[in-house]
Amino acid sequence: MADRDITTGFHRQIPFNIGIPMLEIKFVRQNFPTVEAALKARGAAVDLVAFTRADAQRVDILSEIEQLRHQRNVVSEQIADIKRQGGDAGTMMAEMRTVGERIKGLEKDLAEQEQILGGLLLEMPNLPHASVPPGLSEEDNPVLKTVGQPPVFDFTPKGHWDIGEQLGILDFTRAARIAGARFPLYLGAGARLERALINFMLDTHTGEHGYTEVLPPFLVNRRSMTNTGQLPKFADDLFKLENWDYFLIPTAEVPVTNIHQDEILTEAQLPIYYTAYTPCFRSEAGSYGKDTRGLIRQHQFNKVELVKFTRPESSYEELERLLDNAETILRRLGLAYRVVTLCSGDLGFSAAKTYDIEVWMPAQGVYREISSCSNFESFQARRANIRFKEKGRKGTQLVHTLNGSGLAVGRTVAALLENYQRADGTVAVPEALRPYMGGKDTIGR
RNA sequence: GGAGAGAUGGCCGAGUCGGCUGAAGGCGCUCGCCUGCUAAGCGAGUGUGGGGGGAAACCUCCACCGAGGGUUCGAAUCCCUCUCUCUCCGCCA
Repeated sequence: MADRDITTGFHRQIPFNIGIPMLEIKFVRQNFPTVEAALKARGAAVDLVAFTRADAQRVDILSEIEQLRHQRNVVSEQIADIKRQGGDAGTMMAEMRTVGERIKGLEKDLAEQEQILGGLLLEMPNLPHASVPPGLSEEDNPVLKTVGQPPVFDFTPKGHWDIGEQLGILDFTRAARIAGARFPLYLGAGARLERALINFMLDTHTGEHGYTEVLPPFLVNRRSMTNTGQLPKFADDLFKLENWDYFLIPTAEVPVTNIHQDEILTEAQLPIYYTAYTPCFRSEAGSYGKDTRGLIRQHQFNKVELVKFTRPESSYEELERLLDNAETILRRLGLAYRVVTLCSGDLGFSAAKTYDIEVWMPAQGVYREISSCSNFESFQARRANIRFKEKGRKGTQLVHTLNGSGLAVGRTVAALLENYQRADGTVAVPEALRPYMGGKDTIGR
């Protein structure tokens, strides 16, 4: 396979520079009060004093370096002239030698300040959009709308884990033997159902919603994880390969958003819509004892993701549309759901605004998250360096990135099993899915 | 795994013994001209980031020729390390 350094046991450490997030520095410097207030609203502790100090020092050092470099450039030119005419430039060369050393020293100082700044900036969460409701936790997320009627049963509805195991289409015991807790094993009609849903979702998004299907790598490097915001702060939530600087993707958002890393798009290309099916891998660190049964919280699950790259002015409009694209799947499957707006305190690190779609789960009698649709505005684009150029306008602008699950497939299976269960233990297949299930209208024994 | 070749601007492609090369030339693109349409033709312009000046057009400085480091007064050009790409052989889904 790949190169391997036996001495360190280290496979291909992929070097990368996240670069000096200049835009980020400028943005924070210029919007200091806003940033300060927004971070407080989020409950994020960021050392803005250290930021200001490092920023000021950086600017000082940089201007001195540039001055010296200019001097060196000019004098070097003169030396060239003198030498061409056969003269002696010994003194000038000696002089420039010390200038060169001084520059080298300053460059070291500069790198130090930039390291400090970079570290702080990478740990700074996105600022919530003005429309985000204030709040501290999940409890404070307002319900935006409720769609569909939860089904009424004339028997006590069972949990999807019981239904699935009784039908022989889910087997958590064997999955645990193969891998461990929180891994799924689908069998027969269960495996078929999972695949049917993936195809149904992809077909709907590509055929009706204008998305381009992509199938990205399931392992990504550190830079990609950093760009979308999983790193550096949330390394504990990720699975990382031993001896390789690769991570298993926790969502297709990571590889798909990074498709255009370091690119300058043209305005004509925007908006770009991608949809991707991928498995997702999450360590679920710190969730011991939560959702231990069933498909709700797994180390590995499938998801169909929606990702958009848009112009800044239209990103919120696009968010509404993306949300509707995800909702469409639930409506077609005839599942009851509601949409909540995440409050400032519950917002993810990279998001400026997020809607969660929650599907009705009869066994527990609660709505459970099945999709999360977010606008990241320019946050990820800044880190990933994704810009676009507008005709007749100088320079470049950052795109806005958005994404949402459309939907989490494992949770959709769970919802279908519970919502369409019958007293005899069989499960009805919703109309929309039948073509993908070989015409089957029932999952039975 | 073995052997070799390469990485330059939106693309193709040149860079001499290290010195006005941010980078020839071509293509593309933009604006203007011309032609009763189209094609062709002519002229000008056309990288990114950052700093300074200016109302603006624009001017000016610094950096960037895969990445990082080194040599030097001076590096796209020399040296080292890494990454990636391509070709051939082997192996493999």
